Amino acid sequence: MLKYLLLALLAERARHGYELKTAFEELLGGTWPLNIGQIYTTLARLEQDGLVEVRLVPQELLPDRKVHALTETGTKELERWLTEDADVQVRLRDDFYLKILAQSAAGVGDPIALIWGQREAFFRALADLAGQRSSDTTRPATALLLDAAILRVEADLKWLDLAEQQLKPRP
Amino acid sequence: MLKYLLLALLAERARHGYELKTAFEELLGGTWPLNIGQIYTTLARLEQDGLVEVRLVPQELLPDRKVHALTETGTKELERWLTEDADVQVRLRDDFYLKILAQSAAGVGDPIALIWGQREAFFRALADLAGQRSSDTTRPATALLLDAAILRVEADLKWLDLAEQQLKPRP
DNA sequence: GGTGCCATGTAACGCGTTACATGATTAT
DNA sequence: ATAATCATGTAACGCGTTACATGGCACC
Repeated sequence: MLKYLLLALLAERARHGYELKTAFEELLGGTWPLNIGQIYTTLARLEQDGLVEVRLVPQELLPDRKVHALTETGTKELERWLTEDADVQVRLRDDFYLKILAQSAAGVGDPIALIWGQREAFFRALADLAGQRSSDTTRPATALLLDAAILRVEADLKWLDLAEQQLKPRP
Repeated sequence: MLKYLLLALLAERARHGYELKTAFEELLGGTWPLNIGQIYTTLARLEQDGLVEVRLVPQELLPDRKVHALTETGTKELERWLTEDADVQVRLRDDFYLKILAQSAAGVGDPIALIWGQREAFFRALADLAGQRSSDTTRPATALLLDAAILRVEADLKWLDLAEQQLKPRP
């Protein structure tokens, strides 16, 4: 997954690891907190697989930059992935879904408390997302991604209402 | 993640591996396709960590059943997880979000084609989910989970409309 | 003098995925 | 016959997470 995003960023232009990190964060709008280490390990794998080439660019005083660029096979692999149909599987592995489920299975805990905590957290998340979305430094693709995030959180909020209704003990 | 669901199922009652598998699938309503092997490895870890105890139940002809039950620490750990606030992080690591994003970064591929393929797939998924949801063998908690899945797919469909609007070349 | 940014990585771990292996019973 | 179900696992891989390590520069 990450691998393809890196390839896409390298398709834009050749970059070194650290540059990829900033570009990645900007593109993803912070929805994917990423440790820099992973970029280097992923790049190493990509180089090993021949999808990426490295050119050393010496610098004064600072360590050499390793500038990565797509190879021909790398370009093809990216293109293949981009045009291939995405596989649709609805994965609901979020903590709170599973907790509600687990509570009902185990017969332990208070779902209503969980729901309220979650609702609050979602509203905060929504505010954050909206703020970031309206910033004029976010690029269009990122704004679109943030829209997706907002729609999802709204759907999750709707679900919380439903869950509360269903799980509330009735008189 | 899986670990806690297994604990929850074991809180309901003690079970052996294979039984956990069927219970898991029933509870998750098929939204989490799971290889049986992973259950055994996870159980082994849980046993090693002292959250679960194993009792051997000999059978005639068939291999012995290893019936797993929660230990006291296991019960406590489950309870801790269940009452703890779920961490809210909106993760959008679905293939199609990332593909749209990657296409825009790389300047390669046709987003509109991607969107149409995706929309079709989502409608199919929606029909599947609705069918399963209305089956009378699904238990209430599972039905609730399926509702979540449906709301999510609907949100994703909304997003596809938005994305199409945004990405369509304008005259 | 300390914090943060630039720039590079390594190591260990968790955990999901895929594939393979075994062997008996029951249903078609 | 053979496919599915019951019941157990092992092995290898991918890849995300966390933490640790190094070292100079610029800014307050």
